[in-house]
Amino acid sequence: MYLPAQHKLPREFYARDTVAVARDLLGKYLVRVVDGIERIGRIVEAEAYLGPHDLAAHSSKGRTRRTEVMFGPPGHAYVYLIYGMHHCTNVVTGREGSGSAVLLRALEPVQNVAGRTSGCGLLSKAMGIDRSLTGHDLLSDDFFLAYPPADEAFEVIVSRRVGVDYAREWADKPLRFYVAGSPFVSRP
DNA sequence: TGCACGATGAAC
DNA sequence: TTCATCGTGCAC
Repeated sequence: MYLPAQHKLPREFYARDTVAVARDLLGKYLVRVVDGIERIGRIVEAEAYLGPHDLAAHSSKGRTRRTEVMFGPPGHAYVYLIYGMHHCTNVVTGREGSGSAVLLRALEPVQNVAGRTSGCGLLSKAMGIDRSLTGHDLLSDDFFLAYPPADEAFEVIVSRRVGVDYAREWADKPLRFYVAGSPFVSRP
């Protein structure tokens, strides 16, 4: 029997090159326990945000109260409020101090997930994730990522990131990854 | 202390 | 294409 808590992604998974982590997060499970119910979604879309030099990354503003967690140890959550109403979920990556993270943009519902999960705001809402979870350890028991029961093969599409036109040349970098053909990708 | 602006989603 | 809605970062 498959229990996601017995297959958590280890700290070392996050403490790697951010682009590799973003790519490798596809197909992995995002698990969130709310009121004792384990909600599970399969990651089908993610974007890499490389650090202070990446003009699209929040860490490009430097260390501030909001971005401090991005500069912290890998394997923790960075959750922020966007447009005053939606929450977006990231996982901190790379070496501590690198200011890098991966934004989760879409999930395929697997278990106990109600509502749509295509888009970072929607998936955060469906999984019960908000700003109070920023800084949360992703090796905890109520909010973590895990290897799926079986590693199925899928094709990965790479593209520019969504909604970062303000980031000049960084807007065109191939830092968005998604599962080819998945109907749950936010913007095919 | 004030203000412009989002790593969005929904309505029109 | 327009708008809701508020925390954040930076100008004054």
